[in-house]
Amino acid sequence: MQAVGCATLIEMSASVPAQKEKQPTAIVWFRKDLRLADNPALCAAIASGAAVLPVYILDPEESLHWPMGGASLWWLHHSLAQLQTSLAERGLRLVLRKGTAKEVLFALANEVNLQHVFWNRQYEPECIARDKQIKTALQECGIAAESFNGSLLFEPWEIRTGEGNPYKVFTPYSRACLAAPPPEKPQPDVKVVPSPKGWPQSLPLDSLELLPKLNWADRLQETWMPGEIGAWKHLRAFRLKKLSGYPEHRDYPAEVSTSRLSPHLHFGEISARQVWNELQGQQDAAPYLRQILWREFAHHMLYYFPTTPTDPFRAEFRKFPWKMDAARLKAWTRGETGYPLVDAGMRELWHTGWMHNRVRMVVASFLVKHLLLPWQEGALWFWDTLVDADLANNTFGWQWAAGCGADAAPYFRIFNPILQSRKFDAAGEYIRRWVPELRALDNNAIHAPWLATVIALKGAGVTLGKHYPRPIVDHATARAAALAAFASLREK
DNA sequence: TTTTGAGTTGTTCGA
DNA sequence: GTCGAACAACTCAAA
Repeated sequence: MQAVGCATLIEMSASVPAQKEKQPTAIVWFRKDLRLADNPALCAAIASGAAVLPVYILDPEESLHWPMGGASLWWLHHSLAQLQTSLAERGLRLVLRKGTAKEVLFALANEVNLQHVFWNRQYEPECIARDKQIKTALQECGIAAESFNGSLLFEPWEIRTGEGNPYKVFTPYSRACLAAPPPEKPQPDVKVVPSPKGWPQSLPLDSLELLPKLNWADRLQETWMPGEIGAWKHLRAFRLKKLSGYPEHRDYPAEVSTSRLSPHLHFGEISARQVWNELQGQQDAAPYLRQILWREFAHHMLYYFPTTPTDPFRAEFRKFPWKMDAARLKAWTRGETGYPLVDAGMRELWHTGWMHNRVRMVVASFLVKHLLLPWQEGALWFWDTLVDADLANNTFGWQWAAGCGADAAPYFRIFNPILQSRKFDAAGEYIRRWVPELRALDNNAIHAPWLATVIALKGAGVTLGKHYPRPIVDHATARAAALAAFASLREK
């Protein structure tokens, strides 16, 4: 690795006498905040009076343990393209670079008269460590480095129990949020930004190679519109059409009744503050805003318990008798478990990079409790395939499903995939959409085709084991085994 | 320090 | 078909 730091910088500066006369410049280091409105780092850069240099760095070391999955990379490509367009409308460019963030920032410091670097914080443990190091290194070189809260309503350390400890239970956490001074109002879109006279070199977006080599992303393209504009379209449509019916409709995966803002929030194309501000005070907004607080809580947990992406929050779960089985895991990932609702969910995920929340719970419960596969395997698959893959949310969700997290599901809460299917997809609409080989089965048979009569199956053109798999586990047997496995934790 | 009430999302069984 | 209880015990948060 090339050594960079003050010595190099000073040396370079000395060899470039013109450096001092160059225009003072402030870098806005874009990360998970790919928007122009309500972007505190950008606002700070403008307020600094220096020329504003927007930079995005594709940093292979940003998350060595959690490199972005294919779906996230696809999203990132399009979100960056959108950001480039929005910046161009304001006479700005987005300088794209590849490399470790520290090296890139110091390289830029040699190309411009760098006075400030501004960014919005991330809360993944690896990012925190990296950013801290960079901040110190920059400051040692006399470059002002400042970070801001761009993605949360409340910083993880702002919400504490009466004792000053982090919360471990959601309900008191959410109460504390609602009792705290309300989040600041979002800042308006920026229209006029002082731009540099000259621009440092930028890599072309395509050269970052974020798009998949094989063209599997058509379905993503049809489903999503990455970027700030798409985010606001979703939010406005949700507010106008879905918000008031949200509590009654949110559990039905065939409907478009949830906000689908998760990937936009993850990439910071819209901020939680903006969502909060837009919906607060609306009729019946509370149940949805509560979901935003779950996101806050997941970040709170990740911040205070940084090993939870890989280790169970409840230590006793280290000895849980998981049964690793590659064939079963593969069946689950491909949506070939023989349980139509589970398979529909897994296929929705594969095709669109997203899965309805209700179904996420069902497939997660199925992986962990019916198949007894380690929750980390499920988390990894989600990480690779979700466009909203987010370390805090993903970790929290899987620990919850596995029962090893804070405030987790009790051990006996084992979703019955057939019952959930009958309850939340009674008309089989969701299943027919994603498991078309079962399309012709009637509304009763479609939830559990192995229980259908021979005649019904024949009439629908379905041969089990040929067109659609038989269930890979029997529900009652698997449930009993899961209860026994959980009981074994208590015995020792 | 001790006590108390509560804790996202469910299922099954028996009356 | 509907309804309530049982399914564990523990930890958390606050009084």
